[in-house]
Amino acid sequence: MPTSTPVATPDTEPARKRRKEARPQELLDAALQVFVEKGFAATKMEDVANLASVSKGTVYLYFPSKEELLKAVIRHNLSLTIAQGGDLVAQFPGSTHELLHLLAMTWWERVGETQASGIFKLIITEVRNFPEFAEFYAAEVIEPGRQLLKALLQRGIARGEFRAVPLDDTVHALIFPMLMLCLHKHSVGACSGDVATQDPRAFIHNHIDLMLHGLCCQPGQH
Amino acid sequence: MPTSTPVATPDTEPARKRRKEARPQELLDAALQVFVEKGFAATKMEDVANLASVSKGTVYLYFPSKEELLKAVIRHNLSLTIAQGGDLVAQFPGSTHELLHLLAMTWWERVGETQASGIFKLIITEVRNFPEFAEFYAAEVIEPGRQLLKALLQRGIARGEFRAVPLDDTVHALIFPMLMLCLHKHSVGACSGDVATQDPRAFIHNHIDLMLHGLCCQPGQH
Amino acid sequence: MPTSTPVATPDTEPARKRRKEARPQELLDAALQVFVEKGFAATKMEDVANLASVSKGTVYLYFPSKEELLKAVIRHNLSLTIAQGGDLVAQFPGSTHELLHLLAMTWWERVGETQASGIFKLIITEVRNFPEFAEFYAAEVIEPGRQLLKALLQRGIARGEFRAVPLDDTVHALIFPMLMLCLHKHSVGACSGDVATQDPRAFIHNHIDLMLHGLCCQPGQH
Amino acid sequence: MPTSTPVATPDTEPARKRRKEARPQELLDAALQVFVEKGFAATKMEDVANLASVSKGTVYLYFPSKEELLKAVIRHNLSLTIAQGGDLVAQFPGSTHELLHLLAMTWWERVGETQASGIFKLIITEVRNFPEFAEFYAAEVIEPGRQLLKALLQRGIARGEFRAVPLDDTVHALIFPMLMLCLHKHSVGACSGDVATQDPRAFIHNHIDLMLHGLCCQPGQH
DNA sequence: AATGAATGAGTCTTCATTCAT
DNA sequence: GATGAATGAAGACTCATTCAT
Repeated sequence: MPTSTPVATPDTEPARKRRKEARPQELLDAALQVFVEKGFAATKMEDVANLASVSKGTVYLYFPSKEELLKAVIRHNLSLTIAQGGDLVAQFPGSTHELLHLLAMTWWERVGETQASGIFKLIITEVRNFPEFAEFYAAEVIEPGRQLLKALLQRGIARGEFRAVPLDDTVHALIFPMLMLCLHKHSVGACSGDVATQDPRAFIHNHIDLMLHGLCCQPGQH
Repeated sequence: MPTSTPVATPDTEPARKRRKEARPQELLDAALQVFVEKGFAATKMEDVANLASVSKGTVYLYFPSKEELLKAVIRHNLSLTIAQGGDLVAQFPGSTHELLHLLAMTWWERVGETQASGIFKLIITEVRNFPEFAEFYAAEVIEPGRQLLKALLQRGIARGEFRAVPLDDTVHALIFPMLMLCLHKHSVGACSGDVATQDPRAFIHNHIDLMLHGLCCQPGQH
Repeated sequence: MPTSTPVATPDTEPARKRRKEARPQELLDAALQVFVEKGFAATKMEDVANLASVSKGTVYLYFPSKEELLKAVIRHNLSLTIAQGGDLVAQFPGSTHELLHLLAMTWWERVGETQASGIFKLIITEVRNFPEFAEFYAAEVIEPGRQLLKALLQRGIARGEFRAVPLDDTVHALIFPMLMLCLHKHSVGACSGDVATQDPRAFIHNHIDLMLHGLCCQPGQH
Repeated sequence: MPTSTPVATPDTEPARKRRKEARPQELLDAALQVFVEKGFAATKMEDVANLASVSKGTVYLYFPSKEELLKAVIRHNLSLTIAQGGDLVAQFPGSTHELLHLLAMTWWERVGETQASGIFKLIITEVRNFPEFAEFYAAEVIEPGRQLLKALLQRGIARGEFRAVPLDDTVHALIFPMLMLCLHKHSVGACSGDVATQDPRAFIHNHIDLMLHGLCCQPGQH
């Protein structure tokens, strides 16, 4: 039923088989949701199993332990993110101004608005208990992301669009508010009526705009 | 008060007594540290007890449960934060430009550089398991902080120093990178060699500077 | 039977069929090996299945449970042992001296040197969890074996070859070292470099020799 | 109540404390019994706890895992055995003949007739699952025991009491029947009415006697 | 007030067994 | 008959909490 088979075979492939192939994905999705909602420690394997509509034991057919399940969840969702990151940039024709807006908005759509946004909370919460992750995350996510934005800033500076700002710090100043939006969404934002912002897309647009033009009135500043 | 003062004070009251009065504070400090380091679930009451150099049972003389201990830790540290918030502003004579820099730097010194910076990680991580806090935190910390910065922005706009930017979103764009700095410090930053920034004060200065002047080359500026 | 014979035999019956008939035997062999190696509890049905190159489910087509599999393994291997026991004795022409040596060596070749030697460890280990076997084993193995050796001793005494030693205890003194050799082989001997003896056949020869002539220097002997 | 305190203090030492000191021993005794009875795998920590009249968790206050509990049980009971082994020999004045009888009987009294006799079954059963034990057991028990008996045989040979038999094999021929007696006692012997021997001490006496004098009629053998 | 031995509820994890294919 | 995905009962182990001292 999932992928429609061409024509001839009227769905003869065993349902069991199709299930087996879909299971890891189903389990990872369920796990992401429960992990993000409750945190690693408070997540019971049975919770994940139930959400994926399988029994406790079945989870262990695909992931050897709760820890490995978490790792898989993070790896799975991060790999996507990274891949998507590189896609967009590189051959953008227009102004760096436009590129920055586009990049931010795309990131928000593909990460911030999906369940993947919960990963950051997980990372914040669990890195210290999974030291191997610190390394992994630093190498696979932080560093590539940083390089991406540095390249973008350098492009702007080279083209005379941007001031010669300190690269690393500016990269963080750019990305941090967007990460906080994700964190807020899965913590305070999920509980109290408090919303960090009425309209995240508008927030991001404004953030990028501020980063580009600043608060000060243009003429005769300072 | 902890280290015994030389002679003057008629320090006849038994060390035990002084100890007893200091206990709750000592326990809260120890708990903050362990909670921040390991997360709520991974924190053993014994860890806290050991760090405070008391026995497991003693913790229960002061806090009825692990949950209450966490609540006390958060409440205790939040009160500090709140108190510190209001102090500085209101009657600042100089430019809003200067005020913003001063405010940011002061906050960093009093929060970011102290153990209190760990409280944000705790909140992010645990609000969903202690929903009562969401409300409390929103009302006691987020809202006052937001008002403070909004007032500051309005001051700048009124004085013709700032553009008429959207207030709420700009407030968040201002504060979020600084919160992320705190979170980073207690998560990724505590594990991998990765540092968000070489020099947090410089980062903050740069961040505020960016918020004020933006990335774009503005003819005649600077 | 497993490897297909060339041409002659009208081997039209499907390989499947031949397989099917060999299965129980193959499974019992695999099970004996794994049970002896790991013990009953540590043996996974999957291990047995894998060793017999079938799937987990297949084992259950032949044996209804792990317990029944163990019972079958013991029963199967015991029957062999018993049958082999009676064969040799009865009409031996020579001296009881020679007969004892011959009997011991034959037993070692047919039991000690084969997989059957592992059955003793299984019995020792598991009888208390399968009490029904105690009876079975006592009646079918211990008692016949005991009778055999008692008859042998009586033959020796009657012929004036042996002293009038206590029959039962001597029977045990004769057989116990050989059983220990089997047990050792499948326990300590299988792990550490420790070997009970460099040369089991020489050990047995020496053991029988000791049983016949003793340690003491007997003037005029040998 | 256990050790009577001298005079003055009328049992003021806290019962709790005394308990703590007695616990490991109590637990080891309980564990030995249950392990021997059911085997390692079939033993539940709760069984051990119940037999020692404590809760599940208490066992873990003293032994970090079931495996370590087994190791401790074996180590504890073996150390005694070894120590006792060395005690007896060395300065025996009489004939090697007498010494051998005495040694065998003492061993039987101190090991064979106590719960410690169950250890051998445990070892046989579990060495392959605890490879580290093979080494330990070989070094701490097998080797010292072997040396002890070799020394005894050499003494007999040197004094002209014994024939020049092969040492290693003879050592095993001496000890194996006694080990089998222990194994039998805790396996078949504990289930069926079957007894290896009516009177173990008589069996051992006979065994040693056979080892010394053999089956053959003294004069004009072969 | 302080201690730390003891408890036992709660989870992860394993694996014998089942059954749809 | 054969398969192997799925199940869920069972047991090791942890740790918040209690309470006798």
